[in-house]
Amino acid sequence: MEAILSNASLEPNQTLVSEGLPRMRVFSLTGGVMRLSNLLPDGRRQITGFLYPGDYFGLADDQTYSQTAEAVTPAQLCSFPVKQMDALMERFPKLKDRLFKLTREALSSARESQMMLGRLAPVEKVASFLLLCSRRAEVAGEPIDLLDLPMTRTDIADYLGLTIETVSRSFTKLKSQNLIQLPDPHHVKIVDLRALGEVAGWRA
Amino acid sequence: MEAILSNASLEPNQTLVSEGLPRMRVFSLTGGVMRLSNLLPDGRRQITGFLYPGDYFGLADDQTYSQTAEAVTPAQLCSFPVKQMDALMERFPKLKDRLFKLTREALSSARESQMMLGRLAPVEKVASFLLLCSRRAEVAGEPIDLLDLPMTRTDIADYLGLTIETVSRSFTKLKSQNLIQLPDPHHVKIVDLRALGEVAGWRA
DNA sequence: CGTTATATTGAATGGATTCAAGGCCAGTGG
DNA sequence: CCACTGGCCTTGAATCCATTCAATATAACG
Repeated sequence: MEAILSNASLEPNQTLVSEGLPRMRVFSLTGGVMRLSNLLPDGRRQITGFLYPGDYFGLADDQTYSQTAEAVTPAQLCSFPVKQMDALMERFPKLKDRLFKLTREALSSARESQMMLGRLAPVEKVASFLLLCSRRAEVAGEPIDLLDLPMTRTDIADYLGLTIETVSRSFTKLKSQNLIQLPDPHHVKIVDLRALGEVAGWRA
Repeated sequence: MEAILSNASLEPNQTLVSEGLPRMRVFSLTGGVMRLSNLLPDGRRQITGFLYPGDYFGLADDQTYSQTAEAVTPAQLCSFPVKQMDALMERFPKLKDRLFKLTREALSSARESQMMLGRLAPVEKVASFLLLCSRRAEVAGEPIDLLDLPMTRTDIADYLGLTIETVSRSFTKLKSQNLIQLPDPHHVKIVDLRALGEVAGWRA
């Protein structure tokens, strides 16, 4: 296993792979945060998700990568050639099961995203985003109410289908309702998690 | 295989399963069209996709169904108990591979959806929707420019994150630009496929 | 043929976007 | 050490366009 494994590290905003390129390797993020995105010909961007340590990239695709992967923070990752990955999967069904599970989880979160993008109002989107971050922090064993948001407002906007101004205004609104505190743009303290949940659309 | 298989048929708008219910069976649609949706407590609905003959439902979930499945047209399907499905997968790795592939395809189309929902303008969304329908018709061996849209405007609106009025106006706009014809609300003739593609956002 | 559900169209409203300005930091060079 | 610069974020004002509200038209169905 180790023989075919290779390591890499990226600086912020460095591109790991661009959508459309032939899929040669599968990656596993070991440190840092990355973003996955798709671009429209005219430059509009949709971020489909963020990657955290333990997440994989390049699993679900076929011949070519369907998304661009870029570093948000300095990032470390290891990679395997696709071919050998396939061979490994044949040899170790457990591995295949695990990748299957990861794919299903990705599908589930993509569908949550669809609901957010299609049916939530801007403040609701931002509140939901914070709750997602909080949930992730929880499974990572980090404090659930002291969030580090390494991505820029532009990234958040492109993830939620909004403009940076609207994202900023939504943060301000949540702050002025005392649901969150914003010591600085990249740090959020969730004051009232339950109320934030209600704003996020989990209300009657 | 046949021993554990059972058949069912649904009338329009009949619910097959509701989100949150324990996942007992996996379904395969053999005839008709269905819609998959999620509901917000206040009644807002997001349709995450439509099912056509050959599509499966209930594959990617874990303990409970994550989505509601309802019939759009009269529908026929067959179903397997989850347990036996799992057993079958162990016995026939080919089957598992196939389901894995289906899940990956579902993920890929969910991500297309994310782009549509987050970054496309209303007319672009409707144009994209028509192109998706056309693509599906193509793989089903149906004419690619004579579309049958069995779902209501409400369904389309809930799929695209719009209101029915906006959907209707977008159809009218496409019609008045001579990109499509609308003999009746459920039948679309695509006049200029290329131009429709450009409207959908594939332009420079 | 009449009734209900569904779709289209019109006018107004509202709220996100756009356009523009200002603030805040971190890094750089004087 | 301080002014300067550029990137990022916030805020304000004006605009635009999807939504809302309302009415009409059309289709589906008994």
